[in-house]
Amino acid sequence: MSSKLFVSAQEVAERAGVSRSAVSRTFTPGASVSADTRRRVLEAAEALGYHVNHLARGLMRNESGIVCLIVSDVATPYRSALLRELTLQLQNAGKVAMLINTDRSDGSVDRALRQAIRYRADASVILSGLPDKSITQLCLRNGQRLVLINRDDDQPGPLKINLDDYESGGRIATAFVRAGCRTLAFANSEAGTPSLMGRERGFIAAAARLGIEVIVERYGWTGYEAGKVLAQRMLTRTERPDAVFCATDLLACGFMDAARHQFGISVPDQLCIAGFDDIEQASWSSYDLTTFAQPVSMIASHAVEWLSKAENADGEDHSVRLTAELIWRGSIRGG
Amino acid sequence: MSSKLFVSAQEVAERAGVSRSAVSRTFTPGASVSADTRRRVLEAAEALGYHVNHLARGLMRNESGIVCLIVSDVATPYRSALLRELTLQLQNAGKVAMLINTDRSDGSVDRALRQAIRYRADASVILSGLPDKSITQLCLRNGQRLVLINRDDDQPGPLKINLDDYESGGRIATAFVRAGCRTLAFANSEAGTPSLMGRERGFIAAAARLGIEVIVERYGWTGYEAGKVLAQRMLTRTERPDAVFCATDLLACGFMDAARHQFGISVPDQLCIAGFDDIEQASWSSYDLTTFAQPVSMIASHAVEWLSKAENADGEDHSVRLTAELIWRGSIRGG
DNA sequence: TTGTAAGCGTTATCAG
DNA sequence: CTGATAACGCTTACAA
Repeated sequence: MSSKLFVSAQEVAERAGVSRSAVSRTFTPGASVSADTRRRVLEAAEALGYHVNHLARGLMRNESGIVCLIVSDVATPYRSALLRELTLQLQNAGKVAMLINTDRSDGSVDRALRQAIRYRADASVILSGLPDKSITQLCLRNGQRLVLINRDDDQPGPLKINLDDYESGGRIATAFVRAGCRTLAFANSEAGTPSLMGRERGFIAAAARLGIEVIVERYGWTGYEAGKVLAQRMLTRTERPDAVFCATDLLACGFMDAARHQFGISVPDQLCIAGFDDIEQASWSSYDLTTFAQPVSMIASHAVEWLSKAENADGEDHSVRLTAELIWRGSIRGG
Repeated sequence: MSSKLFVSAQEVAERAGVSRSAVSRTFTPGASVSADTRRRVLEAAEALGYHVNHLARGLMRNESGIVCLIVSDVATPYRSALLRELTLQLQNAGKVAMLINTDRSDGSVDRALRQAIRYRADASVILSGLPDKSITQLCLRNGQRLVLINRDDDQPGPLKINLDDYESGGRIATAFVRAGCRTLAFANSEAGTPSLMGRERGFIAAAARLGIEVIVERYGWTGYEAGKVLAQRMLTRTERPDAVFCATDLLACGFMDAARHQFGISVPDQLCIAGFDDIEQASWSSYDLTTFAQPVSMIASHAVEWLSKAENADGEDHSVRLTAELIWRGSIRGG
């Protein structure tokens, strides 16, 4: 491995018979180099297999081109879809994504942000958890941009991208009632994140306005298995719900499977179900789930665009609110 | 953003009343610093919010700590599961993952590797596509390690991790026959990757040994929708198969959904189905799919362990062959 | 347009 | 154990 190290601008310069600055300029967009030197440099670089060292460049420019994505549950359909969109759009913007997985162990978001600082990331995008205030301040103070996706936080400085979770909850409640449902339920996990709780509160509030009290149950981690358990709990009640809004599609899939296969309930005839996220499986014909689509592509583009802006007026509050689109499928009667 | 830049070792040194080398040593595991200086340095660092600049460190040490993960179809269940495992294990090994998405546009694996070189990544792990020979050589020549997962390649140098796809195909063929199936089919995509083709060939060969000719169909991209189309094609044949091995679980889910919902076929009574990957959905009760589990965790640990080794004997051929575990579920009769 | 030289924040070497 | 000093590979005034 020691053998031959990476090719440096120096070597390229020598082979091309120019100064090292000429080489540097050749690879700096918008620098002044004569067509002739440029050609010779590129030739030499190609021959030698030279590639600009972004570590060194970042050191000088004080801008690494790195953006940290801080994520947990990467293997989850919604998260991986967002991740896909973010990496793609970052790359198109000439940046590169550093992925930090915060699964297991607590306080790991803080650790992740420390890592981001060490690599002098230009920015960090937080998809999971919430960092400590002090470390957030540290990032901002060092000129690192911060984007929070679907995490509620009152600190000024970071860009906050959120959905209209509360309103969505309301829309689905009215949809249920319009479909003739009378006993509404909300199935949630115990995660208690602002997005999940927003959906819950919006749903309950809208139902209340229609004079209906909602059965609420919360259990475990926000996944398929929890959905099954929630179904077992809710469908064995004496007053069985005829409509359930699950806080996420994964919960909804689990709920629906349990309802059908363990209770022999027919969806949507006996039970209407809705979810949130519009993960790929929601469109699979076994589920055909009515759900809210998170505008992943818009989320990503808002984030990337903001990160690419030259200046961000300090102290201002940056916050974007996007609306989730209701996707009508067959899990609610009479759609 | 210009305001106050990042804190440097210099500033920490001044505040602690020591030399900058002392600071450096404090943050270098296994360097000799007195307990007293160490304490003073750490105090100053904490107060100032100092974090070692890994860009600069990488420059000096000629070792960035960065490992590039080159992936397409990140949002796919199997890929995201592998990604999750890789990032987690890399982090445990003190490395950090740089994610490069090679969706859309061809030759993008080469571009990704160039990016890896620019950031002086210590290694690249390739999960999708196959790089050009010349660029592979460039990486290796520069001391960058390379890991190829499930891609067949004869170039010496990279670590190659593969599964026993061919044998798995054989195992499932015998399982089908043992379950009483007589008309076997193989549903594949048009991707034509070595893994997919290996499963196909192994399945066909084993069936041939049992005196059975396999119906083979290939269509589209390796996903759910292709599975549906394949089902439409195969289940409208005059001689309808009573067992189908799908090259991946996504294909299998699509196939099964089409079989049940469009053709009213009962699985496994009228049709046995098997898949490959053991994605999470395979265990969902709507599918309950018999499949082969990719040992993602072992794949990741092999990769990370090899990357962490100090020396790799040059020129030797490094290749690991893992076996996929057959997970028996309800989509094959009499399991 | 070009080259020279200074400096980015580290770590490694080498006296003390 | 500690502190100077020299790299590392690059960019960027500044001068030519």
